[in-house]
Amino acid sequence: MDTREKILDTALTLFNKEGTAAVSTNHIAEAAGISPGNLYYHFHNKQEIIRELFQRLNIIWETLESIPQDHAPVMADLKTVIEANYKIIWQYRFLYRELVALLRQDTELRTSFLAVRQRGFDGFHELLHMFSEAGVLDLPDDPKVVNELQEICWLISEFWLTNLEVNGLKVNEAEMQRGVNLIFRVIQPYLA
Amino acid sequence: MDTREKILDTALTLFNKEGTAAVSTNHIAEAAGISPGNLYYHFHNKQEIIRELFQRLNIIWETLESIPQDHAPVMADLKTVIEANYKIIWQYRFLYRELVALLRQDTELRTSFLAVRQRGFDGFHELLHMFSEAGVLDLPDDPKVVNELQEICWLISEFWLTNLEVNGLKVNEAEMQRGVNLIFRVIQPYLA
DNA sequence: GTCTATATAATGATAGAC
DNA sequence: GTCTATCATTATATAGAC
Repeated sequence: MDTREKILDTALTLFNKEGTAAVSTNHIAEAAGISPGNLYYHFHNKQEIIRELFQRLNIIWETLESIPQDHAPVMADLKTVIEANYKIIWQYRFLYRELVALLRQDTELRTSFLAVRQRGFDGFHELLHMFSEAGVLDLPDDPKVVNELQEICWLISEFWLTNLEVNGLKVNEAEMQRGVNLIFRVIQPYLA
Repeated sequence: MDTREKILDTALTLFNKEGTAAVSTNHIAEAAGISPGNLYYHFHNKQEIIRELFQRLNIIWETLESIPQDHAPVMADLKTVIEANYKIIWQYRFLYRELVALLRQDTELRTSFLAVRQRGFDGFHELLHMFSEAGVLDLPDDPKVVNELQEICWLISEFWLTNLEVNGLKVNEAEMQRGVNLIFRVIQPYLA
């Protein structure tokens, strides 16, 4: 495998396991089976590795955005979307656990992350309105209320896994399903 | 002021501003206007400072628990409780931003934090049922559904401020109010 | 590209004087 | 209780050989 990719994969695994603060470039190099000098040949510093992992995540989100919908939306689609979201977040969980600190360290990264995130948020907004038009959802007329519901759903999707970890619960399919249920619970009163 | 307290106050300010990883014991000592050696006279290490700050927070939560209710609950009471919650969390925001990492580092701390948190969660459950008995809320019969609603409210209260910080928004009264509104939005469909 | 060796700086932590 | 001085350790980062 490409050494650069091996470093990134190893770093991701270690960051997810122990957090960015506890993992040094030496740790990453050792776990990747290369020398510290070699790591610095491929990356200028730890921050650059983190930035690259964010970039990977951004690409995943952007890929997800562009999947075309070939049928009228049904509730099962929403479930699929939410599950996919949880899985991606779980893959890059260290980023979501440490979001405030990581975004503060790196303005460039912050800008691109928030831009992609905003597009995801807007996409979710569209999805809700597609459900509304398909007669599956009966959304309130007040756009402010719809926006609030959306913010709640977004908050759950972004922090549910962190919440599980705080509780010391093992993150598995069943717990992810509970996270899906929570989001459904939010919109359940507005089902047509 | 008591040096020990001064260290804790200074550490809290710095942790909130820059995160625990970026703040060393030397930084804390310098900002507190004392020598590094003096800091180590009062605390064995940085972890002990963090643990003590958690302990302070636990005491605040426990104090909040024991406030007696002298009248039948109305919605304004819920608002008051939620606002108080946000303010406390904001005061100790570094803990909530870094919860996963901090609880993992320290088993003892983890146990006591989760115990106090669980009591808060149970207290919220009671509060909901008091609203139900007072005829303000019309909760679903299914306890699983009630539990889900509660989990959603809890998630919002614990992560709303972090979410604001991720978005780069200034945390002020107006934004906290929006966080209160979100929780009200969750239970709004169940108002009697 | 990859390694070994090493420079530099920071951090956590202690000893001993006052 | 508080300071200064100091140390061991670790982390980041670079130089130069292969």
